Amino acid sequence: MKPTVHDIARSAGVSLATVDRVLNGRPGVRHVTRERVEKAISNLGYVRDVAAANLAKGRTYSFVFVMPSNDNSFMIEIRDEVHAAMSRSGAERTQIRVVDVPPFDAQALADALDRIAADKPDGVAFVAVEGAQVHAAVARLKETGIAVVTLVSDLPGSERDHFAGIDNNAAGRTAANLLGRFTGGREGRIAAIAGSMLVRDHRERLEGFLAVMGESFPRLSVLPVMEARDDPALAAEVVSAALGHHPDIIGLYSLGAGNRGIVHALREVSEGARPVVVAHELTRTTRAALAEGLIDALLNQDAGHEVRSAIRVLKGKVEGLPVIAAQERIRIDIFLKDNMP
Amino acid sequence: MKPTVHDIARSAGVSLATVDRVLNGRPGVRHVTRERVEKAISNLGYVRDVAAANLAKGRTYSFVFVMPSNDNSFMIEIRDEVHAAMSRSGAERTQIRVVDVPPFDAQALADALDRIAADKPDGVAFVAVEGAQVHAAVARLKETGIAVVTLVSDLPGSERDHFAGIDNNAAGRTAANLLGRFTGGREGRIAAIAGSMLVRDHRERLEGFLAVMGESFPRLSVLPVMEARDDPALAAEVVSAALGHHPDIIGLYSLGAGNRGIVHALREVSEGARPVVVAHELTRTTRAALAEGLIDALLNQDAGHEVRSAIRVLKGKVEGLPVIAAQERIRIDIFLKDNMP
DNA sequence: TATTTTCTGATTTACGTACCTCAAAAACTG
DNA sequence: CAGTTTTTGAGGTACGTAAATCAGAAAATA
Repeated sequence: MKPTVHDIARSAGVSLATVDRVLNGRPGVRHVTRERVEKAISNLGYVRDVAAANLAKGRTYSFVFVMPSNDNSFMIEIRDEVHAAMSRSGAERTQIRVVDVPPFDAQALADALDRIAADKPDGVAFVAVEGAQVHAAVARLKETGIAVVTLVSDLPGSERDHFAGIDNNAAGRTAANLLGRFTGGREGRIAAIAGSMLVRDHRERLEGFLAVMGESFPRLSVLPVMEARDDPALAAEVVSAALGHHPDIIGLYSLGAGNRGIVHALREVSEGARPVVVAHELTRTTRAALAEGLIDALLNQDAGHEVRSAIRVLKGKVEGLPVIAAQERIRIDIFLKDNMP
Repeated sequence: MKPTVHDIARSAGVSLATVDRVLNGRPGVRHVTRERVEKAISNLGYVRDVAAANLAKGRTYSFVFVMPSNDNSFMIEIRDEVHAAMSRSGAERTQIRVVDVPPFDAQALADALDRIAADKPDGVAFVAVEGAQVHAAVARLKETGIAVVTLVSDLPGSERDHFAGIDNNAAGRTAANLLGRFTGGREGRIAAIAGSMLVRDHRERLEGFLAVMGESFPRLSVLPVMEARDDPALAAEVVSAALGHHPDIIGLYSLGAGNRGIVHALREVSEGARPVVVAHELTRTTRAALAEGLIDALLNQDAGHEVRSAIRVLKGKVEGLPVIAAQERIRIDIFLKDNMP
């Protein structure tokens, strides 16, 4: 039978109240007594019944998710997952609020964070945009005792507690590896298209990509990165122009969003002349393109995992628990048309 | 505030006892009253507090995991995950027992299942071996009212409730796709090495592999599959022999275990002459080989996910809940050296 | 020694649900 | 209509923990 607090009290020869004081770090227990209780705990292998504890506490955690009002599929998916979490919030004793901010706008983000800090929620998750203002706002949040997690795009060097997202440098390296191998020994040019070099995740992907391209595939030369602000229409235009200009493009890495436009542009190219394409995020568009053969490989980060991980970490931080790195690592999924979920 | 049973009772104008009778399907409620209560439940959006319910029930689920006494890394990992689940079992109100059976032995497996049935656990998970005896044993388990889940290797056509594992046909297809593309337009032979064609998962992988090879890569000819019973020593021998015999082998698909031996054999080959290699399962050996470049891509099924999914499904079955397919789908992970976790 | 301070014990209530009993009311039966 | 059966109500206990109160014991201080 699983030991309970009563068993510990009996085993340590103290009262229930004292056990409670030790377990919950309340004051008023002599050092020797505390040790006696702790020994009983480890002897009996007691573990707190979290369900019962939460039931007794009745406390709910209030979290705020700050989301850029982007309309690309991936951000929509993230929002959906946050909303799914909100609907589960009753069962998990969390209360989640979503705050919208304009995308790629450091000042607006910092302002939003400051406004949120005034409400004193237990935790905040946000998609980082780089900027000194944001760093400062994060510092203020932490000062107020609020747990802070970055989501999808990180803000290294800031005082955030955790980053819930993938290793974007590794993603770029993986993309390069796939593209290099899929082009099968041929020589030619590689085009890379990003949303914006102002966003850290895109920059890191490109860095990783270029590194592996340089190291392992000298036969391929990468054109200067194109930026299309994750806008499908702009992306279509840019890609079409590039393909028209350089008939020797044999590979394309789409490291941002706006794949709808890119797919559109690729469809115009005759089948034999189509480059090998690696893109990010499994969405309706990219899934169809993968099945059709317009995209050759997809790198994906699981939005659901990221959101749930962020919530788990926030909760843990509020309770003063350490982050279990292995559990919170978000994987880079690779999808070919054969292993699409 | 989250509604409770009290709120429902008040809203429906009935007593707590009646609400309880409706919620737990107990008899003795008139049809009209039952409907009134159900309406109140949906009106208020009541959801049972599972934690509190479990606390009150105090029931624990008893599950048995039947594992082949294989010593390959993947099976060891599965066992480790089962043990990890056992150590968590207190918190999750499950009691898990592990039963060992000799590998690849349908009769022994069937006997073990029959012995287990006598104990009347709530659920059983096992790694299937094909055979009429096993089908019959599963039927007997189900007759006794025991939930049954197959793990890693399935037993289609049997009365098992669920399969916790990957789509092995898709895995084979994915391997073929990778191998085809990584060999980059060259012509040559492809070797495939399996554990045993008696195990369904290996057979399905091979089927998928051959299908895509035939469809998409006619320039590659696949040699007859070699079987090495997941034994490293035997695998090393077989692979060495094949490579010696056919200098035009440019690709190798290791679809079973025993990769330690295969890696050993590959190391003997001069770097330029090494085939492209796709293997299964991320273990210490394969991870090192991937980093070193001896293996080019790894397909992986997450042992932890599989075990946890099996337990979740067993629990659900005992409680009469449906399986949420999307949640229980085990993904085929692809790892290149750049996205290893 | 007297007094204060610090520690500890005993006990209680609450969380939301399950499950039980007993009595009373309502609905049927003939 | 009386008698029987079915349905409902009222109330309690339990699960394991949190959190509080208050009294009493022990230790430290004056």
